[in-house]
Order: sequence, then structure tokens, then C-alpha cells
Amino acid sequence: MSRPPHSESASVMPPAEAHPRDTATIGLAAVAVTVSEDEPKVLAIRSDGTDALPSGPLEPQHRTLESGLRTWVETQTSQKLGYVEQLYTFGDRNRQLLDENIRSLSIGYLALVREAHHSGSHDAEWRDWYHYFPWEDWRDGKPEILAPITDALRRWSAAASSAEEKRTREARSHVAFGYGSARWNDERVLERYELLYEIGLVPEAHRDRTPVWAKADEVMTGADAMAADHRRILATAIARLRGKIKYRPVVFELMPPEFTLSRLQRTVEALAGLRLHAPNFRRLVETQGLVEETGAVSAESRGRPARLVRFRRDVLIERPAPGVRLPLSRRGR
Amino acid sequence: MSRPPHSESASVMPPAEAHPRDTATIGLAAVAVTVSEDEPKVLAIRSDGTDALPSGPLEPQHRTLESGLRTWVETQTSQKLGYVEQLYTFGDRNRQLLDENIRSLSIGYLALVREAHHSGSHDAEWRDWYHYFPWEDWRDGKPEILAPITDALRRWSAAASSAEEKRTREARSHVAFGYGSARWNDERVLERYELLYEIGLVPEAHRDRTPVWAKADEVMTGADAMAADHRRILATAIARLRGKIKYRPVVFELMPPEFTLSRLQRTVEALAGLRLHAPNFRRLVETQGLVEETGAVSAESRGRPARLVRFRRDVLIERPAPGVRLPLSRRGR
DNA sequence: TCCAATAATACTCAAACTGAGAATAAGGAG
DNA sequence: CTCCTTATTCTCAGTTTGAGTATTATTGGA
Repeated sequence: MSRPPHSESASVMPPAEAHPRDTATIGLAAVAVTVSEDEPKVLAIRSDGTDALPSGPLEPQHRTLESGLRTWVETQTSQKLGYVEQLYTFGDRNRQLLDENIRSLSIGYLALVREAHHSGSHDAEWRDWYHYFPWEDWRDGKPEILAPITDALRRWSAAASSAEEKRTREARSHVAFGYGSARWNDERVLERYELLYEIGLVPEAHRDRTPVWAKADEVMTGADAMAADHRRILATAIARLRGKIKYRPVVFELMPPEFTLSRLQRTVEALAGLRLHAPNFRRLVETQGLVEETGAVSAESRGRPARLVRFRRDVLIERPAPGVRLPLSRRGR
Repeated sequence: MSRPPHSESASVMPPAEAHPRDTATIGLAAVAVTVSEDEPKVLAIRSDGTDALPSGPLEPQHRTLESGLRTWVETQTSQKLGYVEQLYTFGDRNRQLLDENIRSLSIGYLALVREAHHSGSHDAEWRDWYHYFPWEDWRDGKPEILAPITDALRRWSAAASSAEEKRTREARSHVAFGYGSARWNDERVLERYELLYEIGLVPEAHRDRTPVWAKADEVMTGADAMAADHRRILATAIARLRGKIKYRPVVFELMPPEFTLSRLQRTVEALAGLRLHAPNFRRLVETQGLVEETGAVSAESRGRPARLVRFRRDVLIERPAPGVRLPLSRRGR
């Protein structure tokens, strides 16, 4: 009755017959992130109006999934990637089968890039990720685009067909966008995007012909869409990164070898889309032993010069799971 | 120069030509977890000696990846799955191409099952996951199998060809297995397994013909291997689950509708492989408002009867990211 | 030259949270 | 009735966190 497990290792299981019905094309898509001038940037390919992530199909000459991804990004953008981590494998949401028997999947990756290389002739560009998600940036207080969003969410809740349904819609809206009974949570990026998609406030939903509540003319303006499901992949990446900086020292993958604590703080703020309380932030970084003195001093700033520090490699060994917890400041909350 | 992004959505990009060189078979594999009698169990298929996870190839009739997975698990084990989450997509580690042009990937999933269904005629069985990872269970103090492991790790470090290499090996061993300068970290399950694999202390490494340091006769006894890369997938699942219970109320997916706090505690302990301090555990659960009184009382235990509680659904709304942080007890540390 | 603005850094304090242990409560078995 | 077992409550010191205030070191004018 039970079939043999999937034939991943031919050394254990006899290989399944290679039958065209069982195949799929694998897309590889990269969310390459850098922070420059205190803004989070993502590597995007601009063509005919819509932006896309660097991506391409997995090919036989790619030794591993990750090397295939690196190759695609390099050929498309001349950008070398540093830290790379797999995010998620997306099924073909709208079942756009290429032909009857072949389906397509895409594997999304998060990549962190220290030095943004300026692509010369390419149509690749580092773009502020808040162009795609303006509601995610609370560094200067509540983003203005949130007002029309919550208005629409309220109308959506009001349009529910039952009291039960209405409560569910309200609860989801509150949790996702942090109003009413709930607080803003910087990590719920994907949840927010998916809610907007589901309701139809985002152009992708209409383009994909998903059945939605909102009419096409209610689609939100002021935020850029992306090709295919790339904005969903980007949302996944932002969510993952925002979560991860809190328990793993990944921010340092985005910092130069030597940096000041305020530069570090502004980098974290850029990613989290939140302001932090400076004294508490430094206390945290210092007591966690995440950095060490270089002895040098930065001349960058107008005010008091800042000490230059570097990442302490050994924290990876010592601490169980060091990261940069977020000492929030009131502002913008 | 830049190629069009991968053709996931035909509505945006022209579909790439369906070329056999670009295809792959997709395996779906499930780590179905339950906790019964205070032991963490995983659904395994036993055949000819080696255990395997329920798994099978993605097929055209599967509507989504997840539904394909559910179908495979049900046909192979008659077990219905509750909560399901995608874990990771594994490339074919040993490049076992089925033929020249088709490669195989497998997508691993974590599934949580409240009530373990007892498969009658199937060769499927719920097995204690510590059979595969005996070193992961610290509930009764340091597991005995750790002694031979750290011995081997020390020999491996000593066998390094340079002082630099030696230090790296020591650091990795210490971090992974929590001795020397580092503490045991319950979440480093995958790291530990991969280290053992890399060194060759685990039979899979020899079976896969990976070049390893250890000779075949040094392979650890007392732990069960699995087919293909299934033990790696299981390690990924355990690591994910151990991490997740700390910030999301997922344990409740494994609990019956009503339960006692000590049952809840023993479930968490089973998953984390650690003992917790009971008074602090209840304080945590109560102050987080994760449960509510049912009014009823359990007659189960020999001592004082325990109150029955149930999961408070609204915590999903209220709290930013509630979970069960682990108030460890000294014992076993 | 000195003052204002600016940025970096240090210090303080109350509130909340944690780890640990002791103490008490409510049953069952003998 | 007493001991054993498990559940539950309390206490307490130590640590961490959020928030505010103060101080220090520069630069750019007035």
C-alpha cells in the first residue's frame, strides 16, 4: 500500500521512472538586501514599468540551488552576493501551468550584501524597499499611507456577511496592522501584504485574477507593485530579516569591517522600520559583547566623534543566540 | 543582457520554453509530530530495516504543494494532518541525478498532529524521535551517548592539520554540543546532526559516499539512521519546532482541547528535551494569558488533582508573539 | 574666541521579568 | 490518620528593560 519514499537518494531507493508528469521547472529568486545611507535597499530589475527580483530557472549546470541563484544574480546584475539563506518555496499560486504537465515553483532566497556594487549597464538598481511597502516604515512616526489602508480595512470588515465573519475580519486587520486592540508588530510584513492581496487593495491581486472584495479602482496608490509573486517574496524576506536580527547577529553582514554604534543603530532602524532608544541600544550591544573597540575614531559626524568598533567574531561561539534585541523608543509607537 | 525573471506567472512574463533540461522532480516529505505519553513521536515508515518519512513526488493532480503532501501522508499512513508548515527545500546533496537532465529536490514539511491515529495495516508507526537523536534528550540529565560523541569530536579536533584548523574544529564542536566554553542549546539540532554527518559518525555519510574523517567502524551505535536525507529533514523539523514553541503558541496544536498545566509542561519538555521549573512555567503561562479555566478538574494524577484549562484563542490577537519561553530548571544543565 | 548646535556617550531609576527555592494544598494509599 | 505524590502559591534576590536626564567632544558660525 505505502509507496516507497520519494527517490531522492538513488543509493537507497530505486529511482522512480523519470516521467514527464512528475516534473517541474524551478525558479530561483533572490532578495538581495543592503543598507546604504541609512535606507534599506533591495536589488531590483526594472523593465517595462514593473520591477522584478533577479531570478532565473534552475539549470543542470548549477551545482547546487544556491550556486544557481548566485549565478543568476551575477549575470543579471553583476552583483556578488555574500550571506545567502533560503526563504521559502512558493508553489504556483495561480496554477499557471506552462503546459499540461509541467508546473513551476520558485525558491526565494534572502541575500545580504555589504557593499552595493553600482551596476553600470544593467537595468538592475538598488531600490529603497519602502517603495514597495511604504506602510512598513515607522521611523518618522505612523506612515501616512496607513490611513487609507485602515479605512479600507474597516469598510471590508463592515461588508462582512455575518457578525462572526465581521469579528474575524476585524481581528485579522487589528493584528496585522496594529490598530484597535493590537500593537504594531514590525515582523508581520507578510501577513500585512497577504491581507492586502486577499482583499484586493494591491494590483497584483487583480492582475492574477484572484477573486477579491475590492474593486480595481480601490487599489492603493503610492506603493510599487512587482512582477509575478515577487512582492510576496520580498515581504517574506523582510519579515525573516526583521525577525532574525533580534536573535542572530546578522546585521553585521551589512556593516563594513569598522563602524560606529550609531551607524549600526541606524542600520537596524532601517531594517526594522522603527526608531530605537540610543542609550539602551548601546547598552545592549555592549553587554552582549557584540562588538570590540578598534581604538580608532570616526570623523564622519558633525557632533562628537564616535568610536569605531568592529564585530566580535567569537560571539558566535560564546553566546547561545546573540542578536540585537530592539530597545524601542516611544517615538512613532 | 539580463534575462527575464523566471516564468512563474505567465500573465506577466512570456512562458519560458518548456525544455526538459530545466525540469526537476519534486519530492514532498513530512515530519509529522505528536506527543503521546510525554514522548515526542514522529510518523515513520518502516521497511527493510531503515525508517523513512512519509513522502512522495509532487504530481500534476495535486492542487498545491501542501495538499500534495497531505495526500501522500494519508495514503501512506492513513493519518490526517492538522497544522502544517513548510520547512526547507533540500537540493540533491549527492547530485544523484535520475538521468542526465532531471534533478530531484525535496521539500520538507513540519506537521503537528493532536491525536495520533493508530495505523492498522500500514507499516507506518509513531516512533519516539529520540531514537534517531538520543543525544537530544536531556530530560534526565546529560544523555550517555554524548560521551562517545565528544570523545570522537576531540579526536577529530586533534587530527586537524593546522593549529588554526584545530581551533575551528574545537569551536564548532563546543558550540554544537555545548561543552567546553559553550552551553547546551536545545535548538542546534541540525547543526549537531550536520557536524556528525560531516565527520562521518553517522551511517548516512558513509552510505552517501561523502568524504569523511571517521572510518566506517567508528560510526555511532545507539541511534537509528533513516533513508535518504530524512534524518536531516527530521533534524530541521525538531530545530524549527524547538525554536518556534518559544515565540508562537504552537504547542497547543499538540494538546487536546482541555488539559492540565503539568501535561502542557511535560509536552514542552518532551519537545525541548529539557526539564522546566514547574512554578515558573505556570507563572509564565498564566501571566501570558495563554490559557483559561474550564472549571473542571482532572482525576488523572496520583497526587492533588489538577485544574483543566484550555487554550485561549484570543491570545493570537492580543499579544505580539506569545509563546512558551523556557524557564529552565538546573537539573540536567 | 566663545557660544550654539549636534551627536556620542554616561548615568540613574523604577518597573518588569527571571531563576530559584520554600511552603502549602489536595488528593490517594496504606 | 499519616505519608506520599502531585499541584499550586509565595517569596525574594538578581537581572533586564524602558525611559529620562546629564555630560562630553566636536563643528560652525557670531
